[in-house]
Amino acid sequence: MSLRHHLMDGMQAYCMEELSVAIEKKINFVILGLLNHEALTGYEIKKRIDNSLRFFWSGSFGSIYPTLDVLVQDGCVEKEEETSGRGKIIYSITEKGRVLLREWLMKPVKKDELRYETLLKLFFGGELGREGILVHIQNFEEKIKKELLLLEMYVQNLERVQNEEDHKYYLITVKFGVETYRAYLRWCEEARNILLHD
Amino acid sequence: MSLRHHLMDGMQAYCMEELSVAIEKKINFVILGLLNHEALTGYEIKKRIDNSLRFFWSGSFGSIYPTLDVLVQDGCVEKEEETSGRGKIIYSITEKGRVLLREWLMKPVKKDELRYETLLKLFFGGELGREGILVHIQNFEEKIKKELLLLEMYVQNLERVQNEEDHKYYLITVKFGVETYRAYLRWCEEARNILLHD
DNA sequence: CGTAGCATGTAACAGGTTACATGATTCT
DNA sequence: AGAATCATGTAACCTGTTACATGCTACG
Repeated sequence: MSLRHHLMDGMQAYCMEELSVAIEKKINFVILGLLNHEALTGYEIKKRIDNSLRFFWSGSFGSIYPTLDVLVQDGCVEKEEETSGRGKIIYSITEKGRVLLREWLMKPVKKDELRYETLLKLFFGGELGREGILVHIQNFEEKIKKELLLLEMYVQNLERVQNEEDHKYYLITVKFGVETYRAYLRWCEEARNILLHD
Repeated sequence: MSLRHHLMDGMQAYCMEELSVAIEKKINFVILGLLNHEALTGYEIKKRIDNSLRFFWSGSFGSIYPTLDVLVQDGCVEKEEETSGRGKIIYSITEKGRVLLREWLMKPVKKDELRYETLLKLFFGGELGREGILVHIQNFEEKIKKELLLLEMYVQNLERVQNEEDHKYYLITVKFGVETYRAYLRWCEEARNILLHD
């Protein structure tokens, strides 16, 4: 298994232990990364993903809850069941989990992937014709404009509240979104020009 | 099954037939789209994906060959086995396939997805520290610079050879890549500034 | 008092990829 | 002759998502 192999070349402190955490599953590190900042319930993890990571990552309950179980089994995460109230389960990261997270962070990035159905449809646009393609561009533009507003709000918040330790890291990822979305909007204009005139 | 349902609201000409083509599998339409332009072998389809679509899509032999079989069974694609030579199998689109492709092209886009491991690592950068993060940005920058060179070559070729029917559609997708990659490079500078000064 | 949101979980499926096996042909 | 590329295919795996089931709690 590649699990062991990966552990060998980094995790000295724990390299003899068995881990059922599949090292390649990014959802592991998404969870560890979020818990590294603060203790959270599974539900809250989902919300963090949908809010803070939405621009470049996604994740569903169907992967979050089972992964939390595995992480607990491996001692990377601890659970604390609330006795009072609704009995929600609050997860927090352990030292072992932090080591695993750090190991992953140090490794080179394996894959950055963009899968835009919109571009696929545009590429095959000859069969659809100009009008249809313009509609796709329109829809794309509207979606991006909405998202861009959100991102610009995030930037404003981050530039006001600079007390956070991780402030700069959040800021650069949000700025990435802002820059690329602005480029998308410029491209929408350009694409329309190419299709209409020229 | 959602197959039938989807067929109902569009493919009048064939709506009574059974299709094993899973309507949601994008690989179906990637193949149909490519074959709509020219007859190809499975191997050549893979090459087209890796060259022309690489910026916004990917696909492996493990999905291409089985999908071709299904498309043939459903009459969306015809195969012709070369008797002489290596005996390669050349696939071409049928009228039915073209209808299916057009149907899909007309539907609104379901999902445009960006999954950048780089951004995930940057977001959790507090645990790694500035130096490590700068390395990730550096790697990202180098990869993008290489890709951008390729894309700019494509643009030049497309702007010279304007005879192609689908020329404009290819051009706008390539320009999308160029615009966003240039935005990425500007962001790399910005991100470094935020991390170093400020 | 009903409904929106909080909260946890699972089974079935989807939509691929990876790694391997096999062999022909072209290039040097 | 050997390597690179052309060419086809498959079985096992991976990494999720979707859809459902369940129930609590805060709010108007």
